[in-house]
Amino acid sequence: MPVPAEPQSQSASRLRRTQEERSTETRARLLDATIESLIDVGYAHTTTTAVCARAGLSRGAQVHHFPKKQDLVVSAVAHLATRRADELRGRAAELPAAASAEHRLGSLLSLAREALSGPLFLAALELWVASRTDVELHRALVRFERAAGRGLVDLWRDVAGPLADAARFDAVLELTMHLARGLALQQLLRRDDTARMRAFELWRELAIAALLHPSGAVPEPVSQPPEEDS
Amino acid sequence: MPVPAEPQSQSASRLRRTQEERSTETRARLLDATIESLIDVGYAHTTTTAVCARAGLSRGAQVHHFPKKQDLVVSAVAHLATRRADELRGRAAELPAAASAEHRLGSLLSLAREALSGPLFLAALELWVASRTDVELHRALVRFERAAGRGLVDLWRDVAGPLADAARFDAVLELTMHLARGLALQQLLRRDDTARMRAFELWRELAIAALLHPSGAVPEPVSQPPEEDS
DNA sequence: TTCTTTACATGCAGTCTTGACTGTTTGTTA
DNA sequence: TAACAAACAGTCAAGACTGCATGTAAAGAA
Repeated sequence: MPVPAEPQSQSASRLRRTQEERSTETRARLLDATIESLIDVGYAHTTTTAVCARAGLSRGAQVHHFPKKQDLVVSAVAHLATRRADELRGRAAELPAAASAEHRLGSLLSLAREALSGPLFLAALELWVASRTDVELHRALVRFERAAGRGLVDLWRDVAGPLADAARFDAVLELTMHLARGLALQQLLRRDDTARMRAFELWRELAIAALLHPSGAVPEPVSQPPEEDS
Repeated sequence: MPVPAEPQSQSASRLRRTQEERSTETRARLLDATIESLIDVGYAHTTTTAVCARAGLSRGAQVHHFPKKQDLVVSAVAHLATRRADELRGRAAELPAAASAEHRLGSLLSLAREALSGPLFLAALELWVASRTDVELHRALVRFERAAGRGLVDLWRDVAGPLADAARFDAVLELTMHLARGLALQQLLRRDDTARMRAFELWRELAIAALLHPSGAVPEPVSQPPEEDS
């Protein structure tokens, strides 16, 4: 039998890890490398070979855990959702206990904006665009993005506390998220942030005014006849 | 004399086209096919072979006019900018002469939103994302996108007429464009437009209020101390 | 220990895409 | 009509990426 030596009981067994430990760590390294690759070179240039090299593993390890490239990418979607949620929670925890309602709302708005910027947004953007021509990836993204959206709303309501009872609170938050995505998208072409930050400051003014002084100028809360299709 | 028929003045032969005519038509077909391909299958799956097939031409024709794939794509950027501008001007021309300032502003806001939606936006989005890892493409995009942005602002001011004198007019327009991009981006994951349209209706209310009744609640026009980095 | 399973490594074949090369048709000029 | 240039067509080789198949080490069970 070609079984030369049994190294069953490793004397200097500091390297000894359980299978599950090895497995989870390898998977995490592969998924992190995948996201990193998405950020660095984009979805199109994210090859399994390059991901393995980035993770410091062989292609065999990748094939073992994620037989098809799809498996790797779809799993990376879930991983990415987790990391984005973690980052968001971390930032939310750092929020200072602001004094005025205005200030607190402003911080919350900025929080929503930050949650949709940064490298992790770029990774998600790559996946969104790629999912346009990949139904399986699209399915995975919709599933996790929906959960992430709900998480963001819940977290926001949590931090907002009684402020969340303001009329049109949800609607303003939704607008803020859409706006944040648009701002982040513009980042692709213009790295300079100053103009965008100024624009967002204006939005903070308008949004806070709309939330705290709803008697401003708009009588109807939400519904109205959509007389024009546009 | 050995000059039988001077093709200089083409009498009836419609098949007989000058070199320039053939050339420009072929180039246009290739560029249109490229954009169509960007919309249909995305940048990653846009191969020169597929573009040729789509245009009903051979690979030789493509190679002749655009030796490298980069040449084809970069030229498509300019072509796309032209087509987007044309579409925008067309829609602007259809705008009815609205009675009230509110209504007119609302139409203009919707116009800005529409200008950043639709298939041509998808093509541009594919290029933006791709340009993240392609400096030459990025350069071309920045050049044309800047021109397109200015064109959009000018057109909007044109249509707006005296309304353009309102305080924060430009800032609100800029916010609207950012928001429109964010809305269009969300389209990738959720096809259903109703929620987004409702959100945009709210924005129209807020924006019109901010433009026509600037005494709402915000004292400062633009500048203010950026006490928080966010 | 012995056996089995899981984790990982390496090499290879098939497919796809690009860029280059050669050949043919159409238009222009002399 | 002849000569030339531009437009267009078809083929091919090199490189890259994926998926698979085979081989080895580590961990757990009997």
